Amino acid sequence: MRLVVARCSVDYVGRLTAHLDPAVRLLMVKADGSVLVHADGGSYKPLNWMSPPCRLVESDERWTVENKAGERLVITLDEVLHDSTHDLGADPGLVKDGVEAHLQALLAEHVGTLGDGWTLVRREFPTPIGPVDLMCRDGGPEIVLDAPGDGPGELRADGAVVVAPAPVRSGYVAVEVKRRATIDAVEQLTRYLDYLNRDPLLAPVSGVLAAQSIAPQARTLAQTRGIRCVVLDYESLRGIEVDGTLF
Amino acid sequence: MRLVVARCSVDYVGRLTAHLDPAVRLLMVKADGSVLVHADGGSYKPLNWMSPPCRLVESDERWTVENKAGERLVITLDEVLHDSTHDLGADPGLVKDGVEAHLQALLAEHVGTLGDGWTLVRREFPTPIGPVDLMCRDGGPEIVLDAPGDGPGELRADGAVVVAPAPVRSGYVAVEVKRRATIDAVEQLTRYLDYLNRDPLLAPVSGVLAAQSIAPQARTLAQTRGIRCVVLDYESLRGIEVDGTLF
DNA sequence: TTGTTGATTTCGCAA
DNA sequence: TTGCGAAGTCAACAA
Repeated sequence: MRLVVARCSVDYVGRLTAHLDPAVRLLMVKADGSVLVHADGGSYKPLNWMSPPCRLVESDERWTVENKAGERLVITLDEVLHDSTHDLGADPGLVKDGVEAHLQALLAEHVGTLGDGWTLVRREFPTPIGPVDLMCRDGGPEIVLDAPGDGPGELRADGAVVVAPAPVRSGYVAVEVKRRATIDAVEQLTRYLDYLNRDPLLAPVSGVLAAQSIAPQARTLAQTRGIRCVVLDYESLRGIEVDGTLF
Repeated sequence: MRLVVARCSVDYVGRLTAHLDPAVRLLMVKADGSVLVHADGGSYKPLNWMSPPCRLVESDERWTVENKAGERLVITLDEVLHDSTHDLGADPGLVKDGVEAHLQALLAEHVGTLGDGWTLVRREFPTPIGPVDLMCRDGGPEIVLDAPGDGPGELRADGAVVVAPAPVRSGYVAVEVKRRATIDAVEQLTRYLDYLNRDPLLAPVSGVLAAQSIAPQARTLAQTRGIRCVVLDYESLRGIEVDGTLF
């Protein structure tokens, strides 16, 4: 890896046209020939860059980086303040935990958090328009009265009376799992539900949008379509796993 | 900006958990305290990082970078191979051209490219579910016969006969502008059309999806919904602007 | 190769 | 500040 600190101007012509007026910046040249132009602020995104595979041609005071698609990054060097090269070697790579796949796996093992008696039919339930994250069966049509003492029935721990605790038939539920649910997630789940409900062996299939956070517009759209929204707490779900206890 | 090349291991605990085994990497510390960990390959995205605002605490052989949300990046240094600091100053920033806003502005000035006699009603036409990129009126209901000589009418330059060249009422058209149109753009435009067509003062409103490139699946879905697809050429649109000539 | 989806997305704009 | 959509999105994975 080569590190150059220089006063420079930069021009990119490719998918768009972009220009940087002269200033002091860090130019990072990686082993694969890719180039990053960083300022002393902002986020991890460079001001300008060229991704590999690409080719760097270095003339007197001008670097030209070009890729196969003909996109071109031209760096004009006014003054070089630092120039050093370092041998880094290959990187063992990053090990991650806690992404959406994990969230789905955790929820799959604890579909009971979505409702009493819910069971998992399968993860990645296949359809021609894509896999449904989780296909579940709910606990069946319970009729819950507001207060006990209105008649026969089973008194639950939370004080509600369950009149029909043993349902005739439990219903299918398609669950869409997201870290952050947007309107797109509602559209996607809607397409799944449209498809699934054309199958008389499955219909009626209801929908649940389960996410760590749900955009207000997504929540609104879901409501108009009868889709239930559930906010997940990753730490709680993981806590269930660790402790082996519910709630 | 401080540049450190060092053999190090990295742990991030925050929105997820991530770990990097010991290897030689570049550590970039920006003026705002943000830290980037780069390998000698991959894309412009660092292996690991902490975005500003955050605070770097440097002890003997351990850097701890923490932000307000309690996310933490811990870098353990085994061996420092390079350490230099540079004063870059503020950056004048990037100037871009060719993004969607530009495309929309160009098309707004030349809605005639969508059809003869088309006029712009307004850009960013407001609806409760979001702004429609361009609201237009078309040239009215022309009835075009396949061949001349079938009756009275105006003979057009292209050989077609226009029976009703002066329309009684031109129709509204909602135009969705994208650089690259996907199925999402069709869904979005469909929502707008559903809403707009509930207004008797506007209905019937037709739809146009205008983009520099249109995904095949988006084109197919648009067709089934009666939405017209138009491929835009940025250079041509800009050329119109520069030259002042159509086509 | 192409398409689809997720991302510690980041970034910019507007309410 | 928050929310939402675009991005030279990038990148991983499946068809």
